[in-house]
Amino acid sequence: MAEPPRIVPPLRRKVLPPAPDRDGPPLNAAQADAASHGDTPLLIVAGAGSGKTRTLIHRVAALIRRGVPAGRILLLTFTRRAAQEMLTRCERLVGAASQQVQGGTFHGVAHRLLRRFGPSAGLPADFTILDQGDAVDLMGLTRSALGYGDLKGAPRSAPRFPRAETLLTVYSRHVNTGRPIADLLTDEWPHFTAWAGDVERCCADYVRRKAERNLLDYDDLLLSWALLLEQAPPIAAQIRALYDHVLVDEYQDTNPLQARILRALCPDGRLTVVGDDAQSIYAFRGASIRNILDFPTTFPGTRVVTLEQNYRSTAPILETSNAVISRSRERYSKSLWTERDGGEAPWLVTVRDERAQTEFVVGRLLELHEQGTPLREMAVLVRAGYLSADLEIELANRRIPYEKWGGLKFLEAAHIKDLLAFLRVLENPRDEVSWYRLLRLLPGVGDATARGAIDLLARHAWEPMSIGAVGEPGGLRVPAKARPGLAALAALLDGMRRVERGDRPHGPGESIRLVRQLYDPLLKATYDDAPPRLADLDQLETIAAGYPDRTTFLATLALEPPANTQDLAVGATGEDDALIISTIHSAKGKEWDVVFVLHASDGVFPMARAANDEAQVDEERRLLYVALTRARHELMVTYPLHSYSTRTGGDFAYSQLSRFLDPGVRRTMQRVTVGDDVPELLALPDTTAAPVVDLRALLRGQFGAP
DNA sequence: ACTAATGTCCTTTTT
DNA sequence: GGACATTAGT
Repeated sequence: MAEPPRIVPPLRRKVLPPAPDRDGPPLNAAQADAASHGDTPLLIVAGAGSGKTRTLIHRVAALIRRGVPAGRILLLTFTRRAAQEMLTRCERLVGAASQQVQGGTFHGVAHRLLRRFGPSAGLPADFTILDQGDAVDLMGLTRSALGYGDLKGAPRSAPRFPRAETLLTVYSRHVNTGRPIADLLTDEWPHFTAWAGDVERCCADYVRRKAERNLLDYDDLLLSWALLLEQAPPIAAQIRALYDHVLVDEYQDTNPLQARILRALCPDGRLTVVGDDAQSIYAFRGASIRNILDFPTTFPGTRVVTLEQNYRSTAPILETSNAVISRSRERYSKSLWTERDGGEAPWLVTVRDERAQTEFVVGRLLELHEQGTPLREMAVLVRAGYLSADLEIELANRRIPYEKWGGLKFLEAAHIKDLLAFLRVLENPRDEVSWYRLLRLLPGVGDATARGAIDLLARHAWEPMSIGAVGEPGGLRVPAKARPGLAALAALLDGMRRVERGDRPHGPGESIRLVRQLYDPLLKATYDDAPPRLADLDQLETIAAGYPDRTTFLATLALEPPANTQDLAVGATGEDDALIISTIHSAKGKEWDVVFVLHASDGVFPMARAANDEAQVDEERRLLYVALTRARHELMVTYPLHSYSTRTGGDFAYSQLSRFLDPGVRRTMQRVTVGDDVPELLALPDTTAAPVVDLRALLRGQFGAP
């Protein structure tokens, strides 16, 4: 309990232990071909475990050997984890020179470019970045300001206007794919089509608010990059001149907007992309397989290289994976093969319920650990972050260290967001989202007073003291209870701004310490579990102190948030050897000796909401494929017969085995049962075999309807 | 008029 | 458990 705060340094490149394939065997013919390719567009279609990242990095090395300066090579990926992995491995292979290789996520690179070129394109230098949650909050302000909140008089059963989160999803999809709002609604949210005009109105207002308040959301980073390239010729020329070669990993996860950026960035085609259509799992973010399929058309003269040999998994694991993905409707034709013989068939483990699943995983991993597999070489993969909750509790109880990837972030906790709102208002006084958040913290201040205060601020050049002047002519009319809070907030922020204009401004750590004098008492009053939250704030203060200035601190937090703290290992020595628990999305591109895949039931694979749409079901199938192909030697898929449903207040319900594990797939696996009361329930229904009769059709036709 | 408390429905994945 | 709507309370 009384652990010292864990220190997360400002995010730089992480130092990892040497990889097992440090130099590795020589590249195979196709890999070498790709690595040594010249200056024309190159598309590498690479299956799971076929060494695509390794090939990409060898290509970087080859370019450097050919005399391309490392600093003029740009490596791009879609996710932070992939970016870090790539840059780390690059460093390991090419040594110090690669330290200058440029790279990161599309969003991260866009941000760097905007800080540099934004001011000459009319973008104020003190903009702040909205993360997902902030953007939803802002959309919420729009939603109620336009009167879509309380539609009074509407019957309870009447369809409701889309929630703020949905509105933002629609808007984001529009930006990332370029498709009109109305079309998106028709295709994916048909129950909202009647409101197309209103949804567009919300999006327009949201865009206007961002501009007025000096705020950029994630999509704006990409969009601005594209616009600079397309519509600001002098700046575009400068940006293009920065890079000789651009290489993109996980290309199947990029969306049309990102493709647009690449087109404008590499008009001469010195571009390499690597991807695997079978691992495309980001359609929900607008990613499109078309990006890969159309690449040779977009970039005439493209050379296509296919990598089919798998170096990662044993033959049985590959056989199961191939069986799963072969049911896909649409894909690049390629089949993975391996020279690695031997190995056990993957386990399909039937357990009674989630508790039994946890017991099995813990028991098995301890067994393997004793046989010599380090914890770090084992991973537990889940469809969604919350699905590992039960396991995490047990691991904590048993003092087994683990590290969790994906799922809820440290930064998404309310108390962290509250604290950061103070800093953001200091950074960007027009930040309406943060103002609203701060004001609502104060006792006696609700929606109306907060909005009134923001109006007042807008009329007084965003001077904090203007909200302290309550009751005076032109001031704010507020409930008496709210006055002390408003005055205190105004005084604090005003004081801090004065100091900032002086010669010795506060560092980020110091700022947090000052802000907490006001915030800590509020926190203690609102939460009954204050101590762990206060500990989080301690840690945030420590992290902040490691940054040179507030601008860097806030931007880094928005784009590269540190791992969460509360869920980190509780083990005595921690860190060095820890089991990995990860969402499948965050596990992409990684591999482990031993992999557990949990909750292989329908409703999870595929997720219940995706089960009615064929395209979404396909994506869910690819997701399972990605999970299975992470394993090198041992793969265990668990399936709980009962699932615990919190929906109905804690009832148990029977669940079905995932439809993706059909009889053909199951033949490639070995069935394992745990516990004694399971066997008689083992007769899994064969849901894929053709039914003897179609009962539903018979029922439908009982009145002789056509 | 406004805030605070209560009730109801839906609950993914990442930047 | 969180977002949102509704009701109770000042």
